[in-house]
Amino acid sequence: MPNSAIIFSGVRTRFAPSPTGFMHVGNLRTALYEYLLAKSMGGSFVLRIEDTDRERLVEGATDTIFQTLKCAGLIHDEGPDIGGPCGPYVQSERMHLYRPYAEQLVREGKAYYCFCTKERLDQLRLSSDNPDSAGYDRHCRTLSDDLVAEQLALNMPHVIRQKVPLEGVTTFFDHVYGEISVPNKDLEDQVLIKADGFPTYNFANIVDDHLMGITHVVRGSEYLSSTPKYNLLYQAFGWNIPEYVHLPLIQGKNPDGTVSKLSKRHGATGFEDLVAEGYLPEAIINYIALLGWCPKDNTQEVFSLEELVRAFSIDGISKSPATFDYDKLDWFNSEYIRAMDARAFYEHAAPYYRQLGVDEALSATLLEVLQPRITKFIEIPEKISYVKALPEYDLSLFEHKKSKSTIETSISMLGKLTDLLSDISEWNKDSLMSRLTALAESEGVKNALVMWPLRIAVTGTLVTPGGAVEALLLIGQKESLNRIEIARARLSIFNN
RNA sequence: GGCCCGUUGGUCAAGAGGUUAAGACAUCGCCCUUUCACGGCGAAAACAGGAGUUCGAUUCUCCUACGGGUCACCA
Repeated sequence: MPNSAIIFSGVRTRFAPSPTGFMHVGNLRTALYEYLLAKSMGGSFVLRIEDTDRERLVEGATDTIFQTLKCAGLIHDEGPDIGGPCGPYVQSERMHLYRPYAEQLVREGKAYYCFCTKERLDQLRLSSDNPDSAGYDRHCRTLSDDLVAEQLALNMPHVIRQKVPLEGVTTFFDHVYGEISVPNKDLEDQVLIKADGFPTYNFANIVDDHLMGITHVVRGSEYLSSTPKYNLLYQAFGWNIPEYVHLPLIQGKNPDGTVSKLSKRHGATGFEDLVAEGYLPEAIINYIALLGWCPKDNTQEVFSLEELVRAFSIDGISKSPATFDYDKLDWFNSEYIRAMDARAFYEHAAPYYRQLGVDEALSATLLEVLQPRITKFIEIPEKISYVKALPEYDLSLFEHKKSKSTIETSISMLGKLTDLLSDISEWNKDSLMSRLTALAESEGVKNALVMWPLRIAVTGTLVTPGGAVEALLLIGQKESLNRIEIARARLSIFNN
């Protein structure tokens, strides 16, 4: 018999993903809460890979799990890559452990061998009154010992099933949902060991949680309905039942206004996809932390991971499902961007404008103009594309009600600006600003009447980050004058 | 369909028998202003419905409706 569980002190949580693809934000949030729960109570966070489904294995998926956790800052204390006292931490490497436990249950009459074929089971489902609700009919539950021995001796393919009590009620306590009771007659004799010899998730899960000393099982609420079966298993072994913390689902908003479980059609739902779309890992973590959990002092919204650890408590977790809101994520992302110091912002932003071929010397202006205005860094190229090339634009852009700018005033102002700007020797913010405001003053008009046509002529863009002065700075004197000439030439059709 | 869970503004949510039912995002308006954004101020917007219990229910109980989850040799 394998060793029994090592005795640990303190809280131990585990993140147990299966390597079947990318990291869904729902899974990430589960990992986050497991991390927060453990760390907030000075405990350990364990990573375990559940790869018992050989058919759904995806190459590289385990690396994605490692990278995502690292990138999100959820550092585990034990896991496949760093080891620990309960290794190995990959279920396929613990294969030898599970069957003896299952056989122990068989010997004790709490589980049994089942030789039913896939075909029989399919047939069972089809012939049932209600194909959707048919469970296993417990055909092999009462096979004689002799018959079982005979089948086994013949090497007949088989599984091991849990023998669920036919009567009674199983009750468990969940820290989020409270006490939940289910009649045992509604529980199926689930498979523990599959025909390929691998344990099912249902079985490996409880064996490993026990052996690894997991004190708090945190998982999505979709496991709520199978929890009674797990408890029956713990009881069958005489093991302690862990604390349960089931999490509300994360839903997505459908185009028709309804909601359903968050999936690809709602937009990016993988951590990597969100990062690729321009969301900062810290912002994603901050946002999903608040999806289904609320701090005691709920005046604060922006939390670092350390702050989350300090603020976290189980009773702040809500029962009702939350809808993923990209607008709110956007807001968090901009908050994180605005809070960056100059160096960090530069490091994130520079690659985007360099890729546009914009001169490094313009960084100062660019940074100042961009930081308060972007929600994601990937927006940078489209926001400043006018710097590299004057876009085609409609002359109607020169008309702007709020600035009182019209075609006529534009023609007039641009004429004056040509002279004024050719004349400037120091092409910097202060001198440009003072010369332009001086012009407005001498003309007896508002600054906007000068700035509007200038900005349009120089950028050809209705909305730009920063104003006319910044645009002039970014484009340079020569090209600015060139663009003003282009505008004047085009506007000349309105003369006469 | 059986079983389980849920339901406070468009979204995230606080509130746990007596409150003008917080706050944030989004929306709209105003201010600031060189367009936009930032910032400031403000507006609109909610206890799913019905029975109880109670002097009083958003808060407790039950029912209904709606939403979700689950019923695999997937996790």
